[in-house]
Amino acid sequence: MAKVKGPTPQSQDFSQWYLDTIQLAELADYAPVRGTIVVRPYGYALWENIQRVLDGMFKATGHQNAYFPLFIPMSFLQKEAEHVEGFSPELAVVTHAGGEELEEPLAIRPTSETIIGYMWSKWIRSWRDLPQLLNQWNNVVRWEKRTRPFLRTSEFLWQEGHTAHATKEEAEEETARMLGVYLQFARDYAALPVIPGQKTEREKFAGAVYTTTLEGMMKDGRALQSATSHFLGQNFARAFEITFQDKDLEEKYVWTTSWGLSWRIIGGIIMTHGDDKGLVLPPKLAPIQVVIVPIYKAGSKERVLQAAGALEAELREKGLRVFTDDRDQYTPGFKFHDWELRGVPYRVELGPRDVEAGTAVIKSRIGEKETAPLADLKELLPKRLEAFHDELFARAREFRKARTRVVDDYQAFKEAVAEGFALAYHCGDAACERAIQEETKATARVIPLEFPAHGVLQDDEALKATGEGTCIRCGRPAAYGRRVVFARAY
RNA sequence: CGGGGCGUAGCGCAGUCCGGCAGCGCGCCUGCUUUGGGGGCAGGAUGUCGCAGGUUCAAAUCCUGCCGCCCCGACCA
Repeated sequence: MAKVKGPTPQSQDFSQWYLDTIQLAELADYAPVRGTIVVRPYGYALWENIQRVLDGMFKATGHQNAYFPLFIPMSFLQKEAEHVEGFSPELAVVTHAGGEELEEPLAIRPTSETIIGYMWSKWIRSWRDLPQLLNQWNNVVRWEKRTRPFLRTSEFLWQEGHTAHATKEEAEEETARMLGVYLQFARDYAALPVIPGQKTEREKFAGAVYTTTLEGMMKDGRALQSATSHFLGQNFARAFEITFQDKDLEEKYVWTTSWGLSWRIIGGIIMTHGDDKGLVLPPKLAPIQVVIVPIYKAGSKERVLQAAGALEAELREKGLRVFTDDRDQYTPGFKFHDWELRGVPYRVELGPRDVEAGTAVIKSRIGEKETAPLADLKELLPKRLEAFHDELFARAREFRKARTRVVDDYQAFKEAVAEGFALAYHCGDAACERAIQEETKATARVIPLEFPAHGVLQDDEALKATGEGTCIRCGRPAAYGRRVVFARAY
């Protein structure tokens, strides 16, 4: 009897479970520089699938990809007051290059609003040059004090969209539209039931007029910001003199937006769906959707492998991502555990008895085994993967609902944020928000909002409710006209 | 950046108190045998004991300094 190998149980130490799972599933490994990680092939394949889906959605909404440089003159970052205050503490700066000290230090981009603003000020002359609808897939660097793989790393991969518009209305519409794109991605591809809405003043992006966000609940009840879309107003336009001559002959500042989603979403997928056996990957993003495990003895190896090969070809023809695990040095039992750890949604077991009978055993990562005719699998498995996705989403949403409490007194609030989300009225005062954080470790995560025109809807009635009340902590009249989601956050 | 803990084979650890042959489990390699839920037997390889200096006949072990990692806290658009 071999010792059981696998991640630390979630109930014992959720944080350790997360770290173990990433290592054991070979998603990533620690790199030599503090806070940096190597994304290993299996993890990168997951990221590539995320990129592929999102990139298609960006293009479908009229955006084009471009690439702006990694190095940004320090002076650029200082042009927008809130921006510099927000990002200075975590900047990495190049002071020497080519063996000499640089005249002006170069910041390694923490985000690209400034350099894109600078370029736009050169490119934009007329209303005919608008809108600018750009996106870039790149890396950014933020020197965080405390890091965690995927969730907060010194360097991370993401995409950052940047748009410039002639009118405020158009820019605000873009902000909502892209939040809608992220919500669709989260719901329909990552199976993440996230709460769309707006950040409070205290939590918004440094330099934004307002920030919209998607907040998810992890299996330990903590919140994870999964994507953001910012309305930047004319803040960066003024800082970088981005103006255009409008149809009415007036010279005007443009209105800009930015929006981003990082590989942090991988952390969200891990902590939303994973269990004590390891990863559970949503089928639409999983690098491998179906793994075929051939089972054979000396005399049956050839027959079984041939049947496995034929099945793999059939499933590939249906567009499924399939892998046949014919590694000779491992037993079937080992392979079962191995692919469960790696979160593959469906497994097909194919042994001599099955080949003989023209059947196979299929097993869902989150369900029971069943026997099905081999000939049916090419129709059956795509349906099962759809159902798998739906079940992942449904159970995550149920989990979130079960751990979300509507609270009206501070004691209940404290209990709620120890376990999950608290829906509470708040006065909107930043000092009061800070006090709540000091007293409970919870922060205002999101003011739930809907933008029906862009498909941004809540998936829970409790989050749609509007109303007036008094602040959960200080008792002053509540702001926002609705309850705010508070939680401990990553 | 403050408090605590830990650095010994790829991973997890024992050995450190009380100086005296570098060990265990897993993994890895070879062969045989196995294969329907983490197989078995036999043989084998792998060490800058975090780094530097000191004490000593002798240092993983004692002393000094440094570095790194983890946890808690502060910080974290």
